[in-house]
Amino acid sequence: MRSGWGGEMELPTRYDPREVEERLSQSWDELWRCDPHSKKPPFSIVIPPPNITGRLHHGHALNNTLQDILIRYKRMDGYEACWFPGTDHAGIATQNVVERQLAQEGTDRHALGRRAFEERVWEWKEQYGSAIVEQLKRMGCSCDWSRQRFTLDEGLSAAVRTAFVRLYDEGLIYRGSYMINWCPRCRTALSDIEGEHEEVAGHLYHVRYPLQDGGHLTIATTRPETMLGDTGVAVHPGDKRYKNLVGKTAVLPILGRALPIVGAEEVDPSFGTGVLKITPAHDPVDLEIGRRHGLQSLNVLSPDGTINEHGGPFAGLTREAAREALVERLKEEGLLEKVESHQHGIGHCDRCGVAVEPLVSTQWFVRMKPLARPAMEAVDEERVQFIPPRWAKVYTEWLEGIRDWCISRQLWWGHRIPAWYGPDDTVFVAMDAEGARRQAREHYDREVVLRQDEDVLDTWFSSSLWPFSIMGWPEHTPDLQRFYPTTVLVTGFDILFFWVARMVMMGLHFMAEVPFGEVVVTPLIVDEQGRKMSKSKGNISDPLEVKETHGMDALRFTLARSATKGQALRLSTGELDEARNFLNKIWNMARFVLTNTEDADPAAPRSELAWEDRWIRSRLERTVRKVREELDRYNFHLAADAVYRFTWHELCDWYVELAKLRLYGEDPAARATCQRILRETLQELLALMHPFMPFISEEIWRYAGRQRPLAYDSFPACADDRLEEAAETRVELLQSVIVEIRALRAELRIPAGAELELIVSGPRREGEELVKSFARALGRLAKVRPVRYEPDFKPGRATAKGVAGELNLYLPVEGVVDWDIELERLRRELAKLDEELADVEGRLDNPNFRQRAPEHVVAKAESEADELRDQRRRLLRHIQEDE
RNA sequence: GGGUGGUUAGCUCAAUUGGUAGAGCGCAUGCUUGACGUGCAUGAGGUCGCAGGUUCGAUUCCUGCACCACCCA
Repeated sequence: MRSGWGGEMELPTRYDPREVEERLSQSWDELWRCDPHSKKPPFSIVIPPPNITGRLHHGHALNNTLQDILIRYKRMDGYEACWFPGTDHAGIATQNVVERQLAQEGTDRHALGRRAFEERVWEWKEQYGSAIVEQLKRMGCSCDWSRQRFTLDEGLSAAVRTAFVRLYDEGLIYRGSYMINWCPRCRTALSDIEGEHEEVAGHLYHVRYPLQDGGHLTIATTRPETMLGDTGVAVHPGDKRYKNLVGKTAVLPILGRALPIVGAEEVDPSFGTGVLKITPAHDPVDLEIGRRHGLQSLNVLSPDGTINEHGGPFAGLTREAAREALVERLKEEGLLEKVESHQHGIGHCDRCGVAVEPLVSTQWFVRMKPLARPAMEAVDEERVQFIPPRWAKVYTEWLEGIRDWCISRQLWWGHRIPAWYGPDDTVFVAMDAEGARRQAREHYDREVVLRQDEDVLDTWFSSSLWPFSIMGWPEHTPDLQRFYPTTVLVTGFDILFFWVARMVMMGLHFMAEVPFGEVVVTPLIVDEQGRKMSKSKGNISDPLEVKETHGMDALRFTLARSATKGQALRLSTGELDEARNFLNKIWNMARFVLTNTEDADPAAPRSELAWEDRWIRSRLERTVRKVREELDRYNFHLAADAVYRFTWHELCDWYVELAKLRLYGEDPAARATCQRILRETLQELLALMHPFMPFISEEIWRYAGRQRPLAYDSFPACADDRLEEAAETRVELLQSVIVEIRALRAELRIPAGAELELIVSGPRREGEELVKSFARALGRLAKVRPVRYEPDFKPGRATAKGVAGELNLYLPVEGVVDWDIELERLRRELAKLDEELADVEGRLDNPNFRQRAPEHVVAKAESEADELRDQRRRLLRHIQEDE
């Protein structure tokens, strides 16, 4: 084998991504290992850990495609580019999945016991939990899989315990009784951002509360069942209607509890009747009012959402049944005045969709204010930058109003809270039981039995440590030293609060450094009707289906090309088809280049570069610059588009067509030159497109006989000497001549195959050069031959006339043409020119424009006008000659 | 109620510093052009949501309004 270029392999005429992607992705897993001791500059990304119960959806596909583009780009560009992968244990979601399984087997976790249940979940995780990782690999994600982590790994669990203990010791974690969101289905507390607010059509019940001194008050409520926990009544202190009642006492219907009437600013006199029942245990506003007035807080709900012993006759009923029964009872007693329809917002559990109940409960919290301040400063000072920057505002506003974070969950699957209680409920927080025992011994001065807190931590607590826990923190590892802080985070705005903000806080707190310098916020993928994809709507489309029909490269390219800075990204089959066609185009272009350069001899004598060679090199250079520039700014869509346009509309449409002249010609030296340029251009283009479309580019690379993976090759560098304005101008003129002739032929219905003579007039330099350099090209691409320059050519009537740049084009046509059609075409063109000219001249005639517009703008307008006038003059002459 | 994003060709979407709008699909017409019909060539198609304002000039900046989507309360 000589150069190895081309080899003996035959390429099929159509690109079949399925086999290629399957084969290549399987061989890639080991390739991306990084070295923290490398001399290369570091570039690092941590993956937003997908949830082990998840299956790949388009959101993952988008955000991992973008990460992979960046990682591959930087790796090729000489960085030690490390992409840290892993998954998250998804406390509630995973527990739910396994509990559903148990239910099917007719058992539940309580029957199993905690230890056995945990084992069961681990089994499930081993069996199904890596599905999403496999899918990421099939997508071509070039993560360093040797560094893959899981939030419940030993190492990360140690990180979680360490963080908890430190925050506790610093007074930033506390245990207390506060309002939380309770999911009665998941039977656990949630944080305040885990409820999805939804407008629900409900009712406003007007209920009479008798007064101790006689008479009654009417109170409107949307949740009558919470009455059972009422411990007071409030009115606005300025409300004339009720002012005199403050200090008096109302009586709770049915239960007969005495309810002090208090004044509170929070009451909205215009809502309902202007009287608010106070249920401190089940409403945050009520809790606040209740605390101020020393009202009792009475929780009436059991963990499963049924009414507890405080509910008197309603104890044991579900909250829905209790509402019905209670309303019925009120009706019977004549205390229900009326029921109105009413829209109100209700929180629903993120994970299961059930309406959450606000209630007071003893939980663990993180004190957020002190952590939030530095996190806001980091963004203000641009140590963390959002792309697009508007997200900084959303982030900052959330942090400004931040509330403490409820981190305990009443689940069995997760990081068990490292807190132990003594016989008198004294808390000992330690890394392990032994540590807690030591503390207890000291505290009690004797040996006591400790019990560990039953609860686990919010999964997001472990996720907030991800950027450094994944690198081995709290150990001082080489990875941390080298790769922290990470360069950029790519994620969706839906987890800005859940995850991004918390990572910044924890990163600053534990590492004294932001976890990432930039946050690329991706749009949300919506369906073809523009609706958010959700499980309940059932409108989720599957990237793996797309993989089957169009291939992963096509999906990746489509996503990259659509990743603009809006909030939504609509994925349409049309765009996927376009991408698939593009892949096929690339494939065939490569096929053409490879088969036509098989016999290339690197040692063969070569002729000088032709203008088109210089042109394509110059265009490639511009494309390389564009791609680099746009990728550096995270403008993925502009980078992808540049690759597309160059490949299809410059290389394929023009260069390859022009190349055929020399490839099929008689001059071996010219042929060798052309082969060299084709090869070089293809190679460089493959490298340029590789981050976007790793599979097809790598596959062609292999066909080209290259052994070392393209992924390890260099990303195209900028080379000033390749930029040649002169070559670009010349080829552009050639293009416009060809386009004009083709248009003439099409309009005049000259048979495509008919060869015509072309006479060119106009400026001598351009005219002669065109004929000298491109006569053969014109013959091939415009079917004109011979071509001659004749400055004083006087066309006869039977001549098609066209204009390209400063040149006049004449095609003598005998007989076949209907000259009325031609005349009409010329007139249409004239009218178009007149319009454009009127526009420019209008501007130029305005003295204000000449005075105030910048010089270069005026100059540009003037030269435009000149050119238009020139074209118009020539066109007019053509028309006159025809008439 | 507060905020963010969107409204551009029949459809899906572009256009960084205000200079007069582009692509793909679709449509129409013609092509066995020695890589590709998932292709090639040619063409038609836009009051840049509405109303004001700033400017010599506004799709681009400002104000208001309408409609759609999302976030927060």
